[in-house]
Amino acid sequence: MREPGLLDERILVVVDAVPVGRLVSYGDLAVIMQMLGMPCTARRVARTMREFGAGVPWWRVVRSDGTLAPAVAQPAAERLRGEGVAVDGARVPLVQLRWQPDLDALSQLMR
DNA sequence: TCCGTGACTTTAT
DNA sequence: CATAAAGCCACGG
Repeated sequence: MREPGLLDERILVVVDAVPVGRLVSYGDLAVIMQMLGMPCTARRVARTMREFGAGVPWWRVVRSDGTLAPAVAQPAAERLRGEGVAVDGARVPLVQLRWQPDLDALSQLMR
């Protein structure tokens, strides 16, 4: 089992900062990491979540169209409903609940 | 160095 | 609405 690298660690820190009931897409996270100066893509974020997402609110990370990743759709839907998110089938209202991190506070978390 | 692999995304059917 | 195809790019082997 691979050991989490710097990028992994930082992605996890950001995901851990997503508030209850709010959402972010894999692509959003990739852009955030890029703004922090780290090369990253949506697929890369997905990989980190798959391998090391267990310790953070992974269910708040969804696809860009608001659907849930098939591999975790069921458990994610349950947890999301549990925190008040309206889950329609395997789709959530990403547009309304999208979380925008405060970059200043974010860079503080990175120190 | 090269290559296959995606918890992805966007565009076209 | 669903599906497919193409694009994407860091990563590990």
